[in-house]
Amino acid sequence: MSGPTPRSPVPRRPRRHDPGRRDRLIDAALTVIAERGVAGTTHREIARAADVPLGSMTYHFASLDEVLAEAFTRHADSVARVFDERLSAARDRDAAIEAVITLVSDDLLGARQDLVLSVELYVAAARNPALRTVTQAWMARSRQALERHFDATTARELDALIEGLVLHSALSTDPMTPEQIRHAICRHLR
Amino acid sequence: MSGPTPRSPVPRRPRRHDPGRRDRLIDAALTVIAERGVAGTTHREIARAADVPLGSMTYHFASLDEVLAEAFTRHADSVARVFDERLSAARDRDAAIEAVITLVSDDLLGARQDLVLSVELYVAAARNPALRTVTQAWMARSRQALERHFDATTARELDALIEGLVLHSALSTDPMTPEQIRHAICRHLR
DNA sequence: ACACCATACGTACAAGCGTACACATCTCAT
DNA sequence: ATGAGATGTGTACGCTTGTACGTATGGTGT
Repeated sequence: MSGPTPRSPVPRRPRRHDPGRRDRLIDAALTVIAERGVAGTTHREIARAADVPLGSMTYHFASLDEVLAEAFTRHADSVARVFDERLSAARDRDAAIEAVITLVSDDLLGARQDLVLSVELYVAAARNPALRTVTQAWMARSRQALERHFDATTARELDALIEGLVLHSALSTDPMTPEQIRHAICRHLR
Repeated sequence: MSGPTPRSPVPRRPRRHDPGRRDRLIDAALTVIAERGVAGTTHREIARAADVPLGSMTYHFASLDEVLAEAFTRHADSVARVFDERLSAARDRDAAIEAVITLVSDDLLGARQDLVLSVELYVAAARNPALRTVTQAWMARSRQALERHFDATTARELDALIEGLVLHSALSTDPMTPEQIRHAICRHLR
């Protein structure tokens, strides 16, 4: 019997009021970037990941570039914050060295998603001026954190070494072990 | 009558027989990747850069992925060859160190295009298995070249350091000077 | 209670994409 | 010289994309 349909036959999207949706969209964007790369990141893909309609994207963001910029800013901030915390907690140079080793071994190499995000940001920044600003602010901040314990030259070299170790490990078939990371860093600072 | 048109009224593309076109297309692809990034690399863009009709792309390559793979293979080969040459010419460890410094300062940081291409390859490889093979072969080859003069551990660390220095310099507002490069490398090998 | 308006939604559209394919033209073994 | 096969060309098609926009809805100040 074609009785009265007590529930709508096609389950219409129920949620209307959704404060903080913009934030969720930025998070969803980061997920999509990590999974599909910047090239595979589209309005539709982000909307799907956040389970919101397509129209919601154009309401909250003026363009796709704006989404990317906000997403990468959030990513850079969160990585930089960990950097700051770990290093400002170190009381002396030796503790700082340990902090750096932990940082690379656990925080950077451990979080596969963050790692991919960083490399994606690097190349996106090469083409997009807005993102280059984000990258440079991030680099400046991490270098500054290192300069709490090391002189400027050492800080810069260490920053580059870390970058190389992380990237190298990320793409290699056999990632470097924590012991190898420790060896490389201690050798440079010795 | 519509008299005999001695020359085609619209200046048709004149060149037909063009051996080696495939090679030129791969070179054009590298140019486009360097200028617009992998994301901005399309059949049409490559064809335009090489000044050939669109149809030529599908004749010479089965897919766009095939073009990318061939292009990156060529790029990796040419960089690796320079690596090999420079290092095999070095007679002792000191000469090898000088070779590495020259390599980074001049060959890698000097050629802005190659540098961008390398980073593009890194992220493309993160997503495309065929390209990951290319990257890994390249890394293995450069590490092997370093192992002519340094032990395995040092070679790997040096490889990572180089990667970091290059990437860091590429994205920074103030690129590292040759003296700074020399300092960083010598410090690690000291 | 009620009107306002920020927010949410669905859909449409032009542009650009990869690819396919029929047809034109050239080279070369015979 | 000539036919066959390799190579080159132009165009069309189906699809996805970013973005725009008219309409619906519900929280909030009054």
